[in-house]
Amino acid sequence: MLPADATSHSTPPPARTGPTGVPERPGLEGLEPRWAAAWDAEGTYAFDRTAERAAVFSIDTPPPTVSGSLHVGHVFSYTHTDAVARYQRMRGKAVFYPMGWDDNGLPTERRVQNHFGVRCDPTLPFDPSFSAPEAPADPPVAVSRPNFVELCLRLTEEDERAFEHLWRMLGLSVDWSHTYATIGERARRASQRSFLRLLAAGHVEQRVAPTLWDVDFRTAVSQAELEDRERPGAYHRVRFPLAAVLPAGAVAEEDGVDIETTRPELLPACVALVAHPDDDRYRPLFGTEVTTPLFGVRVPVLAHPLADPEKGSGIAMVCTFGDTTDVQWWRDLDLATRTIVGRDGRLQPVAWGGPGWESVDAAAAQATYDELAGRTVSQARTRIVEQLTASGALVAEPSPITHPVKFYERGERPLEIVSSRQWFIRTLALRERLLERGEELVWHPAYMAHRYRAWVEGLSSDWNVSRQRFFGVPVPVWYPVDAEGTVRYDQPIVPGEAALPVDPSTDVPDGYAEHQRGAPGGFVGDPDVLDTWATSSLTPQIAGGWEDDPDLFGRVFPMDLRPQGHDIIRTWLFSTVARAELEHGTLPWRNAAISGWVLDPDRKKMSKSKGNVVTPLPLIERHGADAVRYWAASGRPGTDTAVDEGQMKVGRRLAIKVLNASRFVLGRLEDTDNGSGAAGDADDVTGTALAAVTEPLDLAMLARLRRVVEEATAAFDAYDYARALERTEEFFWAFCDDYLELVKGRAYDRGTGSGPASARAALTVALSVQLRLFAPFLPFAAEEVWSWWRTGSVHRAPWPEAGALPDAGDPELLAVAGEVLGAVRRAKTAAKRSMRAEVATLTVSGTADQLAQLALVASDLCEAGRVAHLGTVEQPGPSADGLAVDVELAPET
RNA sequence: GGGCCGUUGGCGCAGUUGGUAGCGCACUUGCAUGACGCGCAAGGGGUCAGAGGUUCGAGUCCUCUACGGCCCA
Repeated sequence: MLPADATSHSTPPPARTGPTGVPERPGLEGLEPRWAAAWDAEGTYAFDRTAERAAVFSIDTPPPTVSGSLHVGHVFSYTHTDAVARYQRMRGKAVFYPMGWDDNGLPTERRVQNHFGVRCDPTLPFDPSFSAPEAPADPPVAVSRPNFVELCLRLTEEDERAFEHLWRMLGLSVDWSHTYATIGERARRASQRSFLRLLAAGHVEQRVAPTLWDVDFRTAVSQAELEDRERPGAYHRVRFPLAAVLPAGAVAEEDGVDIETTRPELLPACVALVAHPDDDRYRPLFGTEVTTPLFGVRVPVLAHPLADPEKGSGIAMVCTFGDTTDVQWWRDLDLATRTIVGRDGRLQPVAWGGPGWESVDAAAAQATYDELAGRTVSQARTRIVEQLTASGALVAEPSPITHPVKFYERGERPLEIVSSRQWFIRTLALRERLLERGEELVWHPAYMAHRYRAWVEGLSSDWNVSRQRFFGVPVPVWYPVDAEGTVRYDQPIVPGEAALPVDPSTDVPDGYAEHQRGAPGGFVGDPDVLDTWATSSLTPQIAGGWEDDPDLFGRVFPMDLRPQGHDIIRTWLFSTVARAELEHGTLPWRNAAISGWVLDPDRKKMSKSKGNVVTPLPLIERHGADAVRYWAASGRPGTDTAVDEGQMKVGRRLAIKVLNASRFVLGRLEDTDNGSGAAGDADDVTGTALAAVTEPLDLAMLARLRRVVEEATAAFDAYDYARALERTEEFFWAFCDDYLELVKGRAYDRGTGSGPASARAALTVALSVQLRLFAPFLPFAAEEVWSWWRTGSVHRAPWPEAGALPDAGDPELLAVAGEVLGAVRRAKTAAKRSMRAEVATLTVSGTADQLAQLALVASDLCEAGRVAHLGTVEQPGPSADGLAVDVELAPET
């Protein structure tokens, strides 16, 4: 294996000066480091930043999460993008293909904590003399946020080198001078600038609101980061006594109402009961009050259409807050707030009888509650079930169920909903415009648009962008502290844009001094950071140099292409569309190419926990980059694809075949005028080569190739790289198996006749065109062959023009010749003879038209089949089986 | 519960406006040929998930069902 920095830091080889000639035994070994270094040295993939916008093709590359492990899924989707990038470059576009690293966020934070034994305390000031512990400290050392960020940067730098090495070995045609990191200075500046502008424009606001909360990470999370997991639970049937006497007969059994709940521990936080407005069982109770068992709190019985009459007893207990439906009920019905779950996931102390905690028997409530306070939610559930049972309020055995429970996607315990102060980007108000943008975007494949639409239509809350974490972009805001020491959240102090990026935990707002931090009459910094997506939703702006480099930004934005996986349509794609809409009033890009998942060889989803993650570098070492790319490029857009080493072997064979077929073709051209004499001509499909193609077989082959170029071009224009590859490959095998065999006789003839000259010219053109068609998929093999006879890189050569290839030939000739040759081969195989065995007499029966076609290729056919004598029999009409061929082999010698 | 995608030889897949089922792998048999044995040639193998409909004709269009997967509630 190569050292990690073999390509990025070793001395570059001298730039190429000219063709090197055909090697004796071509091979794939060692092509990756050699060509990666050459491309780097020659600036093959450098973005031409003088190009006008119309001549630019810009790509919003997904920044991989660098603290995650290298994953074969990366190789898969990035290869798709690279094929498109290479195609566009050959079409003459200045391709803007940057790379980003997503290092900002929780995964890195956790890794750094464990690796160095530190924990971040954002209240600490920056310590310029801090140095990380040699070995992980235990207990962890508290460090300031800037120091913590420094450690994160140090660790992610290593990860980024590993990724860069992989990308270079894979042959991604990235311009490495346009690399960014989502925690880098440019990203922080862009992220804070956008936040402040949205704040000034009223699209960002701070609210104290029910917040989805992960009790382990102790941070807010957003709707986009939720996932449902099936978990065992139980319905607990609990009886609420009526608080007032109702007319006789209008009441449930024994003057009480039974509810069913999976979260009995939230009973102390109960603020109402709700039933469906049309539910006759409960209609008489609407507007009355019941009393909570154990705690004696009087709560109203109300009607709301979201109450499901089919679920449980049809009447639900509303608590603040058990789930998102509780939040909606609380909001719609203007209910009281009784918070019992703290941010650590434990029940917090409550003073019963005080304001908001009125009870018909406060002392009893307090005694009961004191047994719950301090316990975790699940411990409290166990205890309260005992209490309810003892009191008789639990009127049935709990009935076990399995139900979906909301989790933070990275979390391990169910989410709680707590009330907290958070910053929101107001996305709900944008819904209609975001739906329009989704229609405007060109999706590949088209059906992926549904995912986006479903998500936008289902948005239920604004985007909470504040996170109570450390390794992220700080919320760029301070608050004044008044003379009484109260923090005035309603009067945020913002920095000027020239000061960005800022870190309020160490930077001081204008007009204040550091010693006033936290003091009455002074200020405090907002301790939170922005959601990772709040920064990575700006990747087009960050990569394109928004405000920092207006000239560049004007040439690349809005971008042409966003490639990404379908799993992050609701997060990354959605949020990027939202930010571009708010910031620029446009789409961030015209096209979205959505790639599928990579599944393990048994077609199961890969995940770290299953231990079935395949790492890509060994695959490249085993099969070669072109082979791995071939596998990836065979996966249709949007389609999940299993890791398939068999397919990589096929790709490897294809790459080797390209080398060998090229060696054959170029070997025929040596010492002739059509050979190395053409070197340096970037596009030989013009000029003298084509004029020499006169033989019907050669023209037939080029006519078919012309169609292949048309199809591959159309496929690439539709972002269907897989179809372009398939068409190219299909032609190539027919070219090798039939055309090369048929043309060999003339190709080996070094004479100056028109037949040999036509063969050499056709071979020259066909090789040049096919190498360029393969270049986006097999960049190493294609470049290797190109270097044998050409100056410059195939990756800068013009994409073949179908219109430049002759269409005078009859493509059927190749099929006729192939069909007869096939019959000859069948006869030889059936006789267990060598393909070199001579045919004494070959007799072909067909219509006059067919025989006329045959006559045009007869001499090539006899040469290829070693036919001594060809006879024909004319049939009056066409036969169902095509040509009838009779083969008489010469006797074995 | 709503939606999306898929179901084609043992496995993995293609099949673009409807016109006699293809490719690769694997399998069987053969071939030292002057590009390639990391090769070449030939061969066996499928009632295109099921049912109904439109049509002269359906893998392809429509409806329903089953199974698998994903997204959302």
